[in-house]
Amino acid sequence: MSSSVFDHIDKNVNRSVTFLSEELEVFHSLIDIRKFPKTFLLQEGEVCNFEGYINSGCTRTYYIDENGSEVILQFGIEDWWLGDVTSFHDQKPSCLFIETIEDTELFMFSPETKEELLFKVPKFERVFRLLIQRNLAATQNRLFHSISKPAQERYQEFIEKYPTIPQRVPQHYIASYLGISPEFLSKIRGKMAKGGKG
Amino acid sequence: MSSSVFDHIDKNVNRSVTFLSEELEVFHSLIDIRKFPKTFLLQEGEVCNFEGYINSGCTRTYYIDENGSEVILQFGIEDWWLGDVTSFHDQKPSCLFIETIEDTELFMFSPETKEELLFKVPKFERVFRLLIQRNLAATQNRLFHSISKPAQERYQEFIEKYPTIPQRVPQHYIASYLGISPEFLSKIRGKMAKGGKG
DNA sequence: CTCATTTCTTAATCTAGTTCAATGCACAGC
DNA sequence: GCTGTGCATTGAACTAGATTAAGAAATGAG
Repeated sequence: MSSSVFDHIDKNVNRSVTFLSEELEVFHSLIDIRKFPKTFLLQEGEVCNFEGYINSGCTRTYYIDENGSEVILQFGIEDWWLGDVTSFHDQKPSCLFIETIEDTELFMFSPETKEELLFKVPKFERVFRLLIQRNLAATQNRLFHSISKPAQERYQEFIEKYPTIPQRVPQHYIASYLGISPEFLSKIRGKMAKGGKG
Repeated sequence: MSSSVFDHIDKNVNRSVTFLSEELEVFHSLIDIRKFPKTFLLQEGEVCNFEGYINSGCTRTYYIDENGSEVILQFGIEDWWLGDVTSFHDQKPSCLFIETIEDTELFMFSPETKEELLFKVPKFERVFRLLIQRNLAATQNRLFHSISKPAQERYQEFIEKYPTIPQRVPQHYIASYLGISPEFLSKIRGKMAKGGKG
């Protein structure tokens, strides 16, 4: 069992389904490894032609609302999956931007290589279904919280859940993710720092 | 091609994948048709042991937050799918309530019958994946809007998108769905009625 | 080092939305 | 026919959070 570039992604997919080593070999053979500097991986209007696993780096996914301001949908860090599921599968133009915030290494699938993978190793159907399912559960959760909880609680939950992200992205990105103004987030932080977290 | 109770659900699943009539027969044979009066289909703490297609009727799915107030996650009407995907698949206790608001007829699958369906007609993998995908897209959309749009716009979009629901459920359910207080929704409606919709 | 750009903070003013309380309304039970 | 109960409306007082504008602090390029 020597270590390989695929160790992390193997562990990731093995969480839900157990694969034979020859199945993993097919998997590896179809992966397109690519490194990106700070750049756009997807822009509004383009069709998303990849689903990718973040092996290292950091990304943000956002869209621009009718007032022209950015709304951040999600961050991506190591061991997360990335892409616009809908655009990818329906091959329709996306309304999202996906941008790398750091140098980022991705393990990418195109619609074709994904199809090939599912054909050759149908067990991956389950992996991808579970990915979407977890994504759905997380999104629902965030929706409930954004409807029913005040900004300070949402911020506290955010830093508990993703403790590494605040050190890696500008604070106003987090404000956007939480759906509040950067000024207000700053106030919340000030209050928390003074009040000993309360 | 005589008409059957399954006409609507057949059309629903045929949207994304085309099935042979013998495949649909397997599908039909595994469906559990059940009628419910006003009742709970799922309560917090229970494991969700069904995924169901609403053939007729109306439901609401909600959870109760730490202040003890209900937050409505979604409504269900004819031709929609229902269930707690996460609880169903992981067989873990749900934190949701699912309640019928009207007499409701469901076409239900248990984990076992769903498994059997997927085994006998693997094409249904795709159907269910697309269902989750659409659910995810809708939830994401709602999240963006709830973050970036004022309540009045959200309400207007709601009645455009689901014109039949306001006639079927009490108004304060809609307020809860939109994440606002019932009083404020009432004010919005008052304003819209006066201002000729603006 | 210096200048420019972006990020963060602080404070004043303003607004969308909440909470509380009172009132009206409809429909069910008897 | 009343009478209770849940639902919608309305208004007054309040608050979370937005907006604007300014200054401080950090980052980065030449």
